[in-house]
Amino acid sequence: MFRAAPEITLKRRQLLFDSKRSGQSIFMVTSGLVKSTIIIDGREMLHDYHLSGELLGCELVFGELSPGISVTAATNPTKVKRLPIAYLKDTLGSQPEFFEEIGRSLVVSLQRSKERLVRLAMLNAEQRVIHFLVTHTRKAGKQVGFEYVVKPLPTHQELGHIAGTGRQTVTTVLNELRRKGLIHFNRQYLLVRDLDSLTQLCPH
DNA sequence: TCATTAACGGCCG
DNA sequence: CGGCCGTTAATGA
Repeated sequence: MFRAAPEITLKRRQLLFDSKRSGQSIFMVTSGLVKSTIIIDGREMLHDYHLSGELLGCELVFGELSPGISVTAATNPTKVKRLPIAYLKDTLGSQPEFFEEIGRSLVVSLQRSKERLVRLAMLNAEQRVIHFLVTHTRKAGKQVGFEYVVKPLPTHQELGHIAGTGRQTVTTVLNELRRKGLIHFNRQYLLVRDLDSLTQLCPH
C-alpha cells in the first residue's frame, strides 16, 4: 500500500506532525526512528517511538490524537512514507489485509509501552540503557555474520530520553560496553559484537 | 551507593 | 559556529 508513496527524509528534531496539525495522514517509517512526545512543565516526556518497518499515526484512523503530542524524527536521517487517511479509507475496501496491518501496528505499540514500563519499574539506569540496546538491536539491527549493525543510531541524548536517563549516563554506559568489547560505535552507527553477552547483563 | 545535573573542553560537519 | 560527545565535580536521594 505504501509502495508508490514517495520517501520523505527528515532531520533529527524535525516535526512530522502534531495534535494541532495532524495533516490527516498515517506514515510508515522506512529508516531510523520517530518519537512521539508531550511537553510537561517544559520537560519532554516520551509517549512512544516507532522504528523502521512500522506504521505510525494509526490512532488517527479511529479518532483524534491526544492533545499536546508532537511527532518528530529522532535519528539523522529518518525516512518515512505518507498515506493520506482519506485515500486509505477509499481503498480499504479493496485491501482488507491492510486493516490487519493497522491492528498489528497498534499491538506493537502497546507491547512496546508495556516493555518500557517494565524497564522503568524494574531496572536501574545502566540496565535500562542496555535493555533498550538489546531490544532495539533485535528489532532494528542488521545482522552481519555474528554481529549486528544499528544505523542510523540515535544520539546519546535520544537514547537517554528513551531509556529514561541522562545523556551522560548513556555515554558512560556505552563507553564501558565498548571497553569490554561488547559493542563498537561512532556517531554514524552502532555495532553489537556480542548480543548474547549483552543480553546477560540485564534480566528480561 | 547510585544517579542526576552543570560545566567545560574537544571534535566534527 | 552549532550540535554532539567524553569527562569530572557537585549535589542529593
